[in-house]
Amino acid sequence: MKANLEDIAKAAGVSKMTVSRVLRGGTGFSDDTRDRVVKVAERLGYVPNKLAAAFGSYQASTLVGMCVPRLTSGLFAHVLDGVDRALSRLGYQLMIGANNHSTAEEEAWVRQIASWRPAGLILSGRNHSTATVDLLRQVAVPVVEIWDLTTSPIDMSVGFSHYDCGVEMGQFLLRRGRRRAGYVGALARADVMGQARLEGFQAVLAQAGAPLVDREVLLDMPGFYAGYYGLETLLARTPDLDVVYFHNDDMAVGGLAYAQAKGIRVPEDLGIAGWGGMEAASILPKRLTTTVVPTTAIGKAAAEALVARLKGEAGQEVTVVPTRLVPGETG
Amino acid sequence: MKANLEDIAKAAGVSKMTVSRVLRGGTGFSDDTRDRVVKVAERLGYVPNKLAAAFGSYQASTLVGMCVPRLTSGLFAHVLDGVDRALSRLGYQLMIGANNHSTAEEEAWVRQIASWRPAGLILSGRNHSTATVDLLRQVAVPVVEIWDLTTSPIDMSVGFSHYDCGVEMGQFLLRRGRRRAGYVGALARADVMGQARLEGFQAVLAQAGAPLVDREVLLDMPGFYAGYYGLETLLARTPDLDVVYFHNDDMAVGGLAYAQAKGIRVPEDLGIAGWGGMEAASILPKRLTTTVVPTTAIGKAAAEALVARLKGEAGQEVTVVPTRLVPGETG
DNA sequence: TTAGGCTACGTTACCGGTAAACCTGACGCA
DNA sequence: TGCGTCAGGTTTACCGGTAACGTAGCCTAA
Repeated sequence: MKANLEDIAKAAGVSKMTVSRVLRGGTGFSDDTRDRVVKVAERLGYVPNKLAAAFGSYQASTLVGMCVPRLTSGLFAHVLDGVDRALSRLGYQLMIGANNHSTAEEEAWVRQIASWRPAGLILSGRNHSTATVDLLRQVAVPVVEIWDLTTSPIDMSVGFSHYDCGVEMGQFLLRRGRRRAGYVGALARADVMGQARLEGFQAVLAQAGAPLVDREVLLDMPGFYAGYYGLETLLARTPDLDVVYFHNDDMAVGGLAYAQAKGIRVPEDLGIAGWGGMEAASILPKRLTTTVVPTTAIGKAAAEALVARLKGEAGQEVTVVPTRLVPGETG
Repeated sequence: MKANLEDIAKAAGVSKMTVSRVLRGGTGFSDDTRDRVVKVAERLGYVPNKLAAAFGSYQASTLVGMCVPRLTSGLFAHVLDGVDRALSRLGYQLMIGANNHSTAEEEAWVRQIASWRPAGLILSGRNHSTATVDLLRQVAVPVVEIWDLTTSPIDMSVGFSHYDCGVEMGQFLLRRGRRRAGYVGALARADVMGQARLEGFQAVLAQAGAPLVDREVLLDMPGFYAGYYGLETLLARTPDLDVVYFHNDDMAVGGLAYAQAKGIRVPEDLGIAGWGGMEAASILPKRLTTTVVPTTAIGKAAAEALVARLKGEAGQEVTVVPTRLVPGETG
């Protein structure tokens, strides 16, 4: 990289500081000087050095770190997209990482990112190691916890209540007359959020006098096949269920495929409900009963909360982005 | 952030430079000194400052920039994952961006990233604005172009030939006796890679004396609905096609849904072929005829090529990661 | 007429690391 | 005894910006 502020300054016959002011769009120079500087900068192909800028003054970092459970998750891909669109428009750069549902990996990531002195961080989930929390306190930048809402965030929180999702789905299925519910889940690693949905679901069923009859939780990735075989196992053990709530839509679709393969009529013989709002679920002949999560909106809201805080505005401490239960034709 | 090297140095009774060497795992200090320094660093909760490190010496940057067409693309999510796994294991950090299939947005992104003095860059596609190419030359770091193979990369290239994908699918469908082929595509923005597949497809059909009969290209996102309505439009105009090649699997699945809705038997009345290897296609009752792209492998290979170059090794200039035609039951 | 304020700059000091050169005492060896 | 070598350090000089402060020249109002 050849040209720096000094080079431009010399070529334009001004001081380095004036060049800096011009290129950052400040004030305190004449139109004539500005034109000269800009022209020289362009001629020399000047590429600013944010490393130096961010290093020299703690205000100037435009780096935002974001950590998601998995980069291949369709839901989080949309959250990421929402964040990126909002941030890149404002001149921020996004540094990403995946924690694979592990607080230890998250801690390692935060440690790495912290050494870049980011302007702010976005984490997913409310569960962090104590070392992570200490570290976050030490870097002392705005932090947004997304996805799972927490009423006592480290700093800010954007999301919804997984527990309430379970409650809402439970209530809905009860209203549809279901009395013998099962659950099929999976945990490749401890996915506490799915657990919260199950708890909400169970609580409302128990309260209505129709408690959860059986559940099958596989130690596998929560995908199509886990749903398929999970339902198979569950029904082999407890055949007389009238509805099954799945960890997510991918698994619910797998369950649906199993039902179809075995001639089980949905929703007549068995109701099936998912969670998440998988795009591809639209390819099914029947609309899946599920809870749609406004992923992009969460990303956007998180980015906006962060930026508000960076601009010195108060910044909403807790932002609720409501999910939407879609009745569908399978529940 | 409180503690820096100086603070540790004072507390441990050594010089800053010795602390730097200890913490980076260098040589030139006694075991006793190392233990003392490490202990003090831990006690003070030292968080290294990569900004200063990368700024002070051009070797030390561990930042890698990666630009994909869209962050919500399932295929690219896996590429991203492959890159991230390979890089984070080696201590690199990933900065991402989306170009929305626009070379202008890519240029803006490269301009931003360049100012962070990254160790290397990963771009998708072979199509870049001349300003981008100039800029890349100026930052003078390893660059990997992924996805669409190019024989004359800016620096390195990892991917496969989209043209050959089209050729292979054309040959396959000809072997299955198809003689009247159509094509349904979409371009929200100019997706030149889909275009390359179409060209390969057309070329091999024409050569076999069974040229492409009709095509429908929608100005829309290449998703389920575009496939559904694209096929409807195409068949309304040219009903007697015996096979349709779709821009990608999402669209093919939409086409399949249309066929099912209209009672068109697949593959008897109409063959359907996609491209990409969409995970969710596995939920279909029939396996989709498609070309599976080894997304994670591409990401991994790109990261490895980059790291090899960063370590001073030669680094493969062009790495071919072969795609795989899956016959399926719809073609 | 002069204090005060404004514009349009220039100067200086620093951010926290790292490379490279330099130092020093102990030891081996001719 | 003198000299080279090596381990185990220290010193110095940057990297390229930005904040804070300084200042010359000009205008204005009391």
